[in-house]
Amino acid sequence: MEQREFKDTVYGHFAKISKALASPRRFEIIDYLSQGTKTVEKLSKETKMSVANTSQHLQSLLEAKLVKFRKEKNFVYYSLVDDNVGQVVLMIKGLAENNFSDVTKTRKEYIEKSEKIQMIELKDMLEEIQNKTAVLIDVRPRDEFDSYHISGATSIPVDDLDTHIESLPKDKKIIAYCRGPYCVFASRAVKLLNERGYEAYRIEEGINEWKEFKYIHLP
Amino acid sequence: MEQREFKDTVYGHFAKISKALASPRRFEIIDYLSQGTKTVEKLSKETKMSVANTSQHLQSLLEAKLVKFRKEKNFVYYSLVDDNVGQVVLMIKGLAENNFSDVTKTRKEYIEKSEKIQMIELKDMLEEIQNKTAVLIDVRPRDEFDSYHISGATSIPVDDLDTHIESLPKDKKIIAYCRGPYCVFASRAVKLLNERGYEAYRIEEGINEWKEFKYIHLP
DNA sequence: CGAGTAATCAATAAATTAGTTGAATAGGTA
DNA sequence: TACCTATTCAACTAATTTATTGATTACTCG
Repeated sequence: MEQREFKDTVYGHFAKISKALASPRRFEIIDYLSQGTKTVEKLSKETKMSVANTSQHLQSLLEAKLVKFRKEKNFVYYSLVDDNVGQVVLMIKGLAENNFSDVTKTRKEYIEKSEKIQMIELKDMLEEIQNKTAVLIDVRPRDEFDSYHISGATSIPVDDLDTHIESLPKDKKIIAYCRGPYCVFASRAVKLLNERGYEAYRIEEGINEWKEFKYIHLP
Repeated sequence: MEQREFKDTVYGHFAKISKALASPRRFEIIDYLSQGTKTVEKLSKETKMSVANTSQHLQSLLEAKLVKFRKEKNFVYYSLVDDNVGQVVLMIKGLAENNFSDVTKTRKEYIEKSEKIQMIELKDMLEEIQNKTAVLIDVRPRDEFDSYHISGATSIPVDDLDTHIESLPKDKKIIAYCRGPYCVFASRAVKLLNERGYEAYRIEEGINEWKEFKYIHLP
């Protein structure tokens, strides 16, 4: 095998994987899948794309072997092939945050809106939870909680929060988390909780950042 | 700001970064830059692209903020903006190796050719070096060694090996490393050393894998 | 100053990609 | 069996990307 042929093969593969992430819509799909398994229809709704278009993007993600699927009834459930894909996504987001100040700025403006959402650091959250001075709620949709969640968290999807708010203790802090720094659910939850007289905070991190955190800090 | 506008902004940025890595040639440029600072001309020679084309690719990498440059005399020196870029590249290579058996197969066939190149694991290498039963040589071009190298290694570029071979001890193992698993330099070096009666090995890892290794295993 | 060199720019043709639309499958359900 | 429903396929247009070529800029050095 010639050197050029070799390079074309291996760099071709590397580029193919990158190319799968190189469309904003496909990145969004992958990002959404990093929260758990989803059907084509759900992905299509979340991304506001036509089902055909979504399916087409999923085909290219399949070719790049970033996602896999299983069929059940007449639904097709897609998911990431493994955690490494989620990690790459996190790293690329990190690059964007580091190198484009615009990203951080936009995120903060949009997620925190003009409200004052109180934030709490992951390690402080951990301490509060262990001391039982706070409870941790996962405000993502139930199916994402079922896929995986931070251990010790209670599932209260943000849309159900209003009706289930009674179940939360008034004498403890309420800490909410959602899909991660680019997701509004936890902010909406904190706002509502504050209005109802709770002392509420959000952590920016979602389940995937949590995995990284555990990996790095807790041996 | 509307939700769609928000998503377009942030996912647009994420995709822009991925897109920069989505061409085999640009991935090759980045990979080469992960060994150290290079001029446009050097990059163009290494990748066998025209200077104009190389420059054009570098412009898109600049836009994605994956590389930076400094001017000196009438040369322009490009380098990666930071280590995170190198890490992303490593992770994508990892995905490719995990998910496309073709990549591993092609690599092994090409790098090891039909010769039997003896390999040694990183951690065993470390032990041998510490026990002084082996010496570690860096067979990449001198400028890459100067950029950064595994501490304790000696620089003997593979093209100079023949003339400098006398300087190596016959009574110790010689362990060679180069740019990483996709680079032939170390294999060529081991082959030559074996022919001259040395007991030689290669480690697959290059300087970037080494950084990761240190990060993960040595606190 | 003027020749020479490194790099970039600008214009183009060829190839690839993204989204739309409508039809086709294929498995469940009445 | 016939009808639904979720998904995929196929065809097409518009937009984007790639490599090439030749010109241009910017700087160094004799």
